Amino acid sequence: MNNIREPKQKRAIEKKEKIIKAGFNLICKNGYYNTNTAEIAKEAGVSTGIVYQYFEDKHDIFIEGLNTYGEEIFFPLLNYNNQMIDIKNIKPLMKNMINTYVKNHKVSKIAHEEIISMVHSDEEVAKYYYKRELETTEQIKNILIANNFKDNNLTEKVHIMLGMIDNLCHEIIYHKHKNMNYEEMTEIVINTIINLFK
Amino acid sequence: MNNIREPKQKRAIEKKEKIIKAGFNLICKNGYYNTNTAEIAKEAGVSTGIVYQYFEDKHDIFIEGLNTYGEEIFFPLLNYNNQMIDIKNIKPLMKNMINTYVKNHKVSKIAHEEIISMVHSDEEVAKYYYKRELETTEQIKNILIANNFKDNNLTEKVHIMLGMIDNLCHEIIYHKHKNMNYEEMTEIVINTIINLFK
Amino acid sequence: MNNIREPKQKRAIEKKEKIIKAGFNLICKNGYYNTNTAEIAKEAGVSTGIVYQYFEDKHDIFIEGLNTYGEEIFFPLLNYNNQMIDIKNIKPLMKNMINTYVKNHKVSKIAHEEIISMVHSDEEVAKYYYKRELETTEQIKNILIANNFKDNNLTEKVHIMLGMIDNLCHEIIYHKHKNMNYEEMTEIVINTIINLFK
Amino acid sequence: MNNIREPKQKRAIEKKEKIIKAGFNLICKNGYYNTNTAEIAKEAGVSTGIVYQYFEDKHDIFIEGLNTYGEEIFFPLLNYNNQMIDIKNIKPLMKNMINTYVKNHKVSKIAHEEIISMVHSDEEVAKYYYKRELETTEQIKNILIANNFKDNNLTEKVHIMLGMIDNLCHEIIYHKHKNMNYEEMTEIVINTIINLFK
DNA sequence: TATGAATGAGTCTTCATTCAT
DNA sequence: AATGAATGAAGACTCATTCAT
Repeated sequence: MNNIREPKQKRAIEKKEKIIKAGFNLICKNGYYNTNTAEIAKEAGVSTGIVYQYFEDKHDIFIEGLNTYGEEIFFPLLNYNNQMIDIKNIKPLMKNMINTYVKNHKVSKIAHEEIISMVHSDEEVAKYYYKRELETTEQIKNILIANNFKDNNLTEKVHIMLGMIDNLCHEIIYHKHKNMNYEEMTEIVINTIINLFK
Repeated sequence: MNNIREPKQKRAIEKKEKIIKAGFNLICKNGYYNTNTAEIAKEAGVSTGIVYQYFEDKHDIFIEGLNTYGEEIFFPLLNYNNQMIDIKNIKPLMKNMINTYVKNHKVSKIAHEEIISMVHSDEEVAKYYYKRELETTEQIKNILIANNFKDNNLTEKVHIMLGMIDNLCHEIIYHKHKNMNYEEMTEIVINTIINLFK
Repeated sequence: MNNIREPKQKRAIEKKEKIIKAGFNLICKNGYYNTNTAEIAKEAGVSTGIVYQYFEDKHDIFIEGLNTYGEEIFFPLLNYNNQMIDIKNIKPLMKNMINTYVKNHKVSKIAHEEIISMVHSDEEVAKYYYKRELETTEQIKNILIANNFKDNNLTEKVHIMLGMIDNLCHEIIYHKHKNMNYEEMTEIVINTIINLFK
Repeated sequence: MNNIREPKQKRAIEKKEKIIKAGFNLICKNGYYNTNTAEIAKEAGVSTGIVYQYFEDKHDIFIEGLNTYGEEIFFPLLNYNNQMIDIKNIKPLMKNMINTYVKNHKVSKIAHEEIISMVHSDEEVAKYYYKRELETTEQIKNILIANNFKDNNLTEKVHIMLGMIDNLCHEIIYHKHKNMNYEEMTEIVINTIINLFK
């Protein structure tokens, strides 16, 4: 019958939000396949039945969680708004961005892993992710344009840059490959990026 | 119990290999959670029972598959052996590497997605993956050294380079973000890499 | 608790009737087990809660629907009032009766199926059905008596007759067994009935 | 995946049969919707899991039960083989048939009710039932032909006859309408049938 | 060694009914 | 009198793993 109810009472809305939060948290923490609806309901402090009045299924809960919390957790640069850039002094800016990224990843390491995992196994999550990724590219690009960067292939370059930063952060936070000097690596990445826009 | 038997008879060894192959293929194609042991056994042409005489569990099958086929599929550069590099003419080499990567991804798109997914959700897969990644870095680094590259931070630079190539390939094969010119992008990546080693 | 409320206000009475109508229609159309109370409430334009103030349970709704609409749909002959019968010209009367039946079934094929199904699985429905069936027998019998039929075993004969007509109609409307000529069959049935009363 | 297994080992075949028997019995006794798979498994002395290795679903169990036991229970006349009929002494034959029917119904009253219920609510059951009904008609018709009945519309007449017998039996066994004299009724039905074939 | 039958805990999902407002 | 949110037991079905042969 597909009778998903959109709650109208204030209490109900809160309850729906609780479910989203609980579901998203649990899935991020323990993985999609290791989280069941009963747990989600329990964590949210509701009965199992109510879950299916607000959501199609478990998957739906996660997607809504993604839409609610995803941006903040996974795409901090979307709200990056450092409008004034001193072109001649771009290094601190880069460091700032990288720090933003790293800090953010550190807070929710596990969530990041689970999300990346799902990006590669769940079409809807992939769609969400790539869309936000593109938006981030646009956001950064626009900041650059606003600061008189008049480079060709700006989109491509920003995309490459963000990819490099992402790799770097991931490297720093997760692998901890021995033999790898992360301070040097960061320096190299930044210089490479600066060169990119010359 | 842990009575995993290591087969010694030729026929038994073949049987084990069949299971690995079948399991690995199915999981790569349909995903770990969408593949069950009955299917694997059927695809391998053996009984379900025998599976648990050669393997600890489903997970084990996949890991062994990874060890057997992973290198060829996911880390082609490990066998990259173009020893003689003309430093002055490095562009074709880069293009070659990128092509190797892209071609490889294209052949087993779905497998790549599944593997990346598991890297981010399964510790053992992650361990395998990062180890091979590091080996690839070493391999490329050694080639460079053999060609008299005497750069500092070679490890870090190679790692950055490989990350860029990986991103590029992924971009080319999967997203197909509109507004993104992949030929230009490839060009930029190559130039950036070349600069990296100057 | 059993705090079933009998509504007295006009608006409340209408509401109850709406629920009966909605419930009865949905159950007749989709089956008892494929209809849930939420749907009924929605179709009736009321809240789910109110349903349980007017009715014991889902079953109760259906029974009340049966009492309200059953006669008209399932027992049209109860109001059959063709008092004057020309005994010598009884064939058209028979044809008329059969047509009444067939027409009636055709209008609510699905409802008939569902009802017959429940007669055979729900005691209360069975009770209702057999009672009305008997009443119909009496009704027809009385018409015959009023027309000076003074046969022995009139009750039994009428019952047999109605059974034959019912079978015939069901045959005509549902099975469509190939090899079965329904015009001939109708003719045979009528003649048989006429013989019955000779 | 729809991996329904057809058991090959003797023990497994017996187990499948046990499930069919248990499922069919329980459903016949308590109704389709009042019987769950756990009960069926328990009654059959097997685990719930095994049920789904041999059957698509609960419905499937019932259909197989129908195919296995249906004929004997619901269509005893299919094996009615009283080849030699003394046309002049047909009454005892009729009585015999009716007795066969009544006896049969009495043994499995509840099963009959459930089955009729499902004929009117489940397409597959309906299909089975009407097919067997037609076969019964053919069977009786062929007996008549073998005994030199050369009537027109034999199919129709036999169908009408069987319908009458069915009604009669049902009447005798279930309703027990007061005011109804079943001996007389039987007599009337038999005479009517005899007339039918004159 | 090998088979495939068997297990049963675990999961999602539904829904009649009750409750807080 | 009415709403619609909430409950939670119950049901169908899956599947990794074990067992009897």
